[in-house]
Amino acid sequence: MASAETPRTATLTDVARLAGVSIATASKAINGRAQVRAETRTRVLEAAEQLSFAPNAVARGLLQGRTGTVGLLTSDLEGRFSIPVLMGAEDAFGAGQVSVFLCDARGDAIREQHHIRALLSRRVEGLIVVGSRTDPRPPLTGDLPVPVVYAYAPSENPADISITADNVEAGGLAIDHLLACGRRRIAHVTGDASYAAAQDRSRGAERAIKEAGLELVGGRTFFGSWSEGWGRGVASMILDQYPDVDGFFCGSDQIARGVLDSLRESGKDVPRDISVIGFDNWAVLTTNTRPQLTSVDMNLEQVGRIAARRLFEAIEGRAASGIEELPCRIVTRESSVPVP
Amino acid sequence: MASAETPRTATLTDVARLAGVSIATASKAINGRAQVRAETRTRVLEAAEQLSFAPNAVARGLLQGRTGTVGLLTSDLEGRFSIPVLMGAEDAFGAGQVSVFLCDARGDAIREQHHIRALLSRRVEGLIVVGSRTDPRPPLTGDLPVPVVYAYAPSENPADISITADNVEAGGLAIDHLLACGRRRIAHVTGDASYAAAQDRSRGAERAIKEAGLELVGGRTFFGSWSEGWGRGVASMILDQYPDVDGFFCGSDQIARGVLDSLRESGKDVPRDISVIGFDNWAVLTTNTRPQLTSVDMNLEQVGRIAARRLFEAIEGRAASGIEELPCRIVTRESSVPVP
DNA sequence: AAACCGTCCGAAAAGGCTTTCTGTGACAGT
DNA sequence: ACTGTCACAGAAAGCCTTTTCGGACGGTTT
Repeated sequence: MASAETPRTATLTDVARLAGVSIATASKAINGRAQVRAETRTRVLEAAEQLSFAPNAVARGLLQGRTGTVGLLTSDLEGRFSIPVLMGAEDAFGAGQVSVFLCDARGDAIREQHHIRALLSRRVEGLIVVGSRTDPRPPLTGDLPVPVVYAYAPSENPADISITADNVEAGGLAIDHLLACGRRRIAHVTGDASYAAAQDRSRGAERAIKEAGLELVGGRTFFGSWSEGWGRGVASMILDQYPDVDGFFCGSDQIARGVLDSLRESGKDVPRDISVIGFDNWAVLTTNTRPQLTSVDMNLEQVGRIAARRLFEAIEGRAASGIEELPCRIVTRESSVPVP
Repeated sequence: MASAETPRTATLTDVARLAGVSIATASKAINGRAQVRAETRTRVLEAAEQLSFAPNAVARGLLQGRTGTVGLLTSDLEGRFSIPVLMGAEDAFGAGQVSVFLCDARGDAIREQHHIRALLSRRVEGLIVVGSRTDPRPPLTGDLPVPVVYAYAPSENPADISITADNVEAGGLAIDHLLACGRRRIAHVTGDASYAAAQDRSRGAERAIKEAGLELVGGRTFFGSWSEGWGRGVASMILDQYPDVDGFFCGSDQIARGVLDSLRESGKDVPRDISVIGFDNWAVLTTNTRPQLTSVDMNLEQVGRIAARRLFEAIEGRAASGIEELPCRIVTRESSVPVP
């Protein structure tokens, strides 16, 4: 404890003194400004190295009015959708000189307000708001002095910048994939009808099947809950009522897992008799089912990265507003391999 | 675009001018200092409100030398272990006036170094390093000017502050639970033997079973991989070789799910014939198995919260170093209900 | 009337850095 | 010898806030 006096972090003044120059020169030397003789520059850099000098970003931020920080506001950290988005954003920022303040509002508007106030007082240069559902959310209140980008959950205000996954198109992709596998009697089983994600995917599926001159088994989408149990139950019911079903498009991997279990127990062979495709491409589910599960991936990291990029552009004044819907992709596994 | 001139965020000077006082008085009024007349104070506060003034935390930080920020360094954001820890920490900080910089090093030491440098230049007051495995990790290099707390993955240096879950004790808890369910022929099936978590839990399990005057089925722990497939395979093997097995302690919920599937297919009744307990208490797995899965919960959010608290203490100079192992708890579900 | 007190307010410094502007000395050109 | 140019270094202002210290002012006490 009683070691030397506090090793206070070195300041530019210390470096300048050690190098025998003024702080102005030291600053210029360190930041690669032109008006410094090479010999002087190396002397300064050596001094900085010796003192393990790290420029005080706080002071610099104060001076330049640019802090190089942004706020990442999530409503549920545990949500498996917000994490990849957050990763993508962190990734995009991490490369540059931007640091990210993480705030979890826990789905509470008061808390969110509190965090925003704190972030603004820290002079973040922008905000990314990450939601956990694709349902549009109310925009942040009060006109903020910094740009805001909404990721995954778009803003209700179409004038805001929002980045999300194209669930309608994804529904079509899934159906097209099953059609490509030679399936004609396809059922669509999904989760809670109150979710925009469920509605959008259903809409896309309906459109795609109609374009193929077919219709969904049962003539409709089976809405239920996002659980394995629902998948099991509805699958056995459908198998019972429509024995000629040969394809399942499931609104989530959890549902798909339930469907797969049910099919196995009914003696159906996937993918020989029936093809199954899930949604979310959640590794713990897709790679542990028998057979492994084909699934739609929403490219959420990409959503995060694009959101970060759009935020940059907005900070620099090149703002393009509106909802941007990014394409999803299908990750093919055994559950939908075409069997001759 | 061509709206009014930039609505530059108001500064204290603006507030003071609007209220007709000096900036010193304005500052005192806003911060609740004593030497301001009540009438003056309200005048200032009204001005601040009108301009929606938010004190510049950057300037304040520069002046006071305390930024009110900490760095949260994680090695894998997607890891399901680091997220809850991170949540707990964010939670503990969020309550106060501390903001959190999130950095993901992607398991790369160079990147980690880069982030640390950036964080230090932003003058964070402390760091929490969150790992994704319980194996001790090399401590951060270079003696940092701020305190560091390691969460989940402890530091190799016992002089550092580390918070993690007590996996040895947890192994004992799991065995004790199965014993309490009346089981005597218990098998321990776990993941990769190179993981400290696997070794620790195994050690605790061996000790507990020995204290009960029994031994594990097969006389040893079955190490393998953290997958359902391994669980399925090893379970059927054990059932074959040791038909009297009546309890499974699984090193992860994934393994447990495989074990459960295998037992069902072998016609065994869980929990009547055999009790099963998993590890991690991962909702997607525990609540979707048939029957639902009893599991050990590592209280990771608590780990995060304690880590945050310890960091605070260290920042304030009250540092208690060493590895702190927090207790786990058992969450009982149907898979281990004692059946008379 | 002088000394004193309490209350309230403002001037100014400080914190670390960047940037602009000014200054200095060396050198070439006239 | 004088002016102009160039390369380099330093002084100082400014960013926004907090805090200390002193000043102004009205009123009370000796």
